[in-house]
Amino acid sequence: MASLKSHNKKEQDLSLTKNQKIVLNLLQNSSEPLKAYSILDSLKTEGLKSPLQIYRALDKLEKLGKIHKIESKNSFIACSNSNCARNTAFTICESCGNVKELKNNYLSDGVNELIKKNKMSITRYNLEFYVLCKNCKTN
Amino acid sequence: MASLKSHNKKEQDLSLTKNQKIVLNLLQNSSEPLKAYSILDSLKTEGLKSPLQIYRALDKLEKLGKIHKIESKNSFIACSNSNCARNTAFTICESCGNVKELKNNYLSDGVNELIKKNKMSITRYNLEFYVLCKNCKTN
DNA sequence: CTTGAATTGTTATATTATTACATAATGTAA
DNA sequence: TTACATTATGTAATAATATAACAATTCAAG
Ligand SMILES: [Zn+2]
Ligand SMILES: [Zn+2]
Ligand SMILES: [Zn+2]
Ligand SMILES: [Zn+2]
Repeated sequence: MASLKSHNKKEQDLSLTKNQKIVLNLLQNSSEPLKAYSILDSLKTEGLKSPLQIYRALDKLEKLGKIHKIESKNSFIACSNSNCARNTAFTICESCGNVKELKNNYLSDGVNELIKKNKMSITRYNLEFYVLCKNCKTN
Repeated sequence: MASLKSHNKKEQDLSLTKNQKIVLNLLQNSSEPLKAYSILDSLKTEGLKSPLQIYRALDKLEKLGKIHKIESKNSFIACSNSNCARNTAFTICESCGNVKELKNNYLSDGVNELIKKNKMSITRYNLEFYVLCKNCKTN
């Protein structure tokens, strides 16, 4: 009989543990990046009560590419692409902190060219573009 | 008489305060990014003995564009360009952590194109390219 | 000189993240 | 199945990173 290992997106989600699912779910329903201790606060009711439970889930989810860490904000955001392959690009509003992940397929051609021209042999990249979002522009 | 404000590089350096000069000097002579508390340790002998003295100097130097923070490493590195105008790009070795700042004039054309294509109106950018450095490749 | 902005020194505290160790659940192969 | 390795959990303690608050000082602009 074939292996029971998961192969598609759905099954991969199912293979997440309880804690990982809870954390991922929270991030997917958040409109903004969340900090580890704010996640902890939100999930006290779900039985998660120590920082380590959060950090462990975050680590795993990040390795799976389901979430990304916004380093300059010590915050985490659910991946909004189907697959980033560890290559990420974000816009970050300098005024309100609003973060959006860029569609990597829009970028990849340009980035590849950039890499070629600079003769780099890279394993992955993370691009952070700082902006003034629409809201902050008008105000 | 004209303002006594500093206008060229040299005078700008001279306008740094004692603490700022000490911290900048340490970073400029370091072959790798340094963490705030490691800077503090190194500078105990110079009379800097509280974290705030370090963080304040780092903040100021960063605003002046003389150093940059590598967010994913909570570390600071002296700027190796003459002027980044807050636009930065680095290669970071995934194995040993070695960090190098890219010459931004090599990049800017490509980046500008990238930004145009994605119809972004940005205020600045920070690009992190992860690599395996020469040392780590051969070992 | 006087004013206001920037810098400093110091102590305390907040925020973010990991170590250490014991236990339980899960997957794999003989 | 048993045995073994791998992965995940729970919990407490602690490390590492960064900021708040407040008083005192320096220094240039007017
Ligand atoms: Zn993504
Ligand atoms: Zn905004
Ligand atoms: Zn620079
Ligand atoms: Zn290396």
